[in-house]
Amino acid sequence: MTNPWNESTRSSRPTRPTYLPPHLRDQPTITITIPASLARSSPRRGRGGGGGRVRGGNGSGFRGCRTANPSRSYGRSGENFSENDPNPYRPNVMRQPPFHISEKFDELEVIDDDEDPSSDVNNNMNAYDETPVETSGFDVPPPVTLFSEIDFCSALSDNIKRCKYVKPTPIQRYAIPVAMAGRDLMACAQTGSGKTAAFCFPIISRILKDYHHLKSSSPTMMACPLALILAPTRELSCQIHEETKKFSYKTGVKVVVAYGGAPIVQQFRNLEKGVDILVATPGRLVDMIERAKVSLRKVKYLALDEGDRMLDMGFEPQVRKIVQQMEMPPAGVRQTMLFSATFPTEIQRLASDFLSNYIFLAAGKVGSSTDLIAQKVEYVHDVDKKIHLVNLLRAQRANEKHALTLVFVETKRGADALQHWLSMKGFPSIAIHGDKVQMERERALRSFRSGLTPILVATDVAARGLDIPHVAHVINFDLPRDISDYVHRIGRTGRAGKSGLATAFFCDKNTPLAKALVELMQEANQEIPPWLNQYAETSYAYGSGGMQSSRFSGIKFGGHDYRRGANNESYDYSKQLGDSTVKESYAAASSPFSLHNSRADYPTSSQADSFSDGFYSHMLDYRSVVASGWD
DNA sequence: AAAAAAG
Repeated sequence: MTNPWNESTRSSRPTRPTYLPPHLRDQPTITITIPASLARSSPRRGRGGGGGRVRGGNGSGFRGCRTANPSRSYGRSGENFSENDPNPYRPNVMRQPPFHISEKFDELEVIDDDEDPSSDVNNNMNAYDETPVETSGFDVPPPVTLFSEIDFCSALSDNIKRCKYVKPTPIQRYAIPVAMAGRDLMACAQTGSGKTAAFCFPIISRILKDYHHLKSSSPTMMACPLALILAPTRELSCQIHEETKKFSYKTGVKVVVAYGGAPIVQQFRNLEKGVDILVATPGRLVDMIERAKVSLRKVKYLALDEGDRMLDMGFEPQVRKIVQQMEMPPAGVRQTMLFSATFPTEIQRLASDFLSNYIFLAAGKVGSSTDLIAQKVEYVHDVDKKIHLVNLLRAQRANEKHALTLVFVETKRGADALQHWLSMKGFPSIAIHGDKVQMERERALRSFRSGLTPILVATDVAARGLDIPHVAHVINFDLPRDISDYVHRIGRTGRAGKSGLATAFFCDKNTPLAKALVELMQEANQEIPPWLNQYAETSYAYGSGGMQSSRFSGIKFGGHDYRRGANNESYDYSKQLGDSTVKESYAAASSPFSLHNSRADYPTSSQADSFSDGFYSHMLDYRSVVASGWD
């Protein structure tokens, strides 16, 4: 079989990882980059080799830590931190990155359908098999088991195979049929479980089927995309762009990205060549619309990645402007899809402004924490954090030589300071935050991905969505105020069936977070240090009148359809359907809410009342919990 | 209270 990806690039294969500046990315060349997570380390088709995203566990070493004595160090053998490091980092020595970022099409091939189902790929993805999925809404299309059950066009199917998507993850199994049916969707699924593909495949497929004859992608001065994908950070929009481009390879569907910090002229040039799917961050998009370079009047599909983030305080006005005041067709005319690992109740309520008769999906037991991530919390005084971190990294270096470690801090200044300290102490590290120029941000990410600097010190700019293979350890040097942020941060590890480790440094000022943290860890079957339980109890009183308890303390942080409330005053289900008779039918036996693949320990919809008392409520459609007296 | 997102 001939493989165009293979042939076309063979001669131009570079010898080292190459950065492709934005202005070159949409050239019809062969040097399009694709995320390393989807590239194979060997150009040969095979069952054993390769470093694809669905490939086998790096985590055997860390898995042991989950049951290890928490007071001990991270060494598999439990040795204590060694002061004399045999392999100190010397900045002047040329270092070889351990991870070759081979992002070339010629390393991808179409795999045959006879792929051994018992290969390591599938075994790891089976970690998701028992994931419970909650659906609510009317006439939910049935889920599929295989990609082949969905009527994608052959070019898209080929791309899916090339990307080694062997079998849909739970969120893909449910969300793709919903999206293909043209329904609005709010989807809540664990980090790293394939949300991007879940909205990308249907968008590409439906553009091909319904709109491609319109030739809307022919060159124009005013770009009129058919689909708009919004993301909260520049790097995430880049990543989505790369993925989407890969999925639409050879389909004729054109994908363009627009984000701040990069020359706008180059992005205009890309737009002028035609665009079907526009991936953007809000600020740059508004700018382009105001300059009349982009019009949203033809948008048929709107996807908000990290949907809860896009609608929280910082972003909501901008996003509302884009969706409601810039010629975008109204809800019900366009199709709207929101995806995230977390959906706080208040945000769900806001989001219903953008949705029409939508279906709510929740895949996975908690907001994120797949059991694949081992979570540890250590009590560390503020002043001791730096030395504690160095000790931790030292122990880790002895065992996990090439493990990537992502360290989250609270502030931009703090990120620079800590990165500097780590470099002084002999740990190759780099920092990323919003005060750096875009080039530096992208350079930092690349350097981290490749393993050249295996420690990345980051603010929340890197908390969401970024898919970085080989991140074995996430350290919350400073814990976030918001439990959702914690969920997203630790979700940078343990992706696509792999396991990972998350360590948090807890100090007194994190008391307001304690309760939510304990509940989250309990749900993920993690060992809770007794002292943390003490803090959790004080944090009840702590936030009793405050924001933390009402908004983030565990019980409301999203994962259930808020429409579920039987007497939900603030949500009129019938109004949304435009049919006053619907409310009766909703109250009647034919409930639009159901639960699939349920396990014994997972609540059914009839147990909705108990949600208000426990952690399961963060899995609730907010339409149900409002009525439970939480306000 | 901080971070992100336009320049």
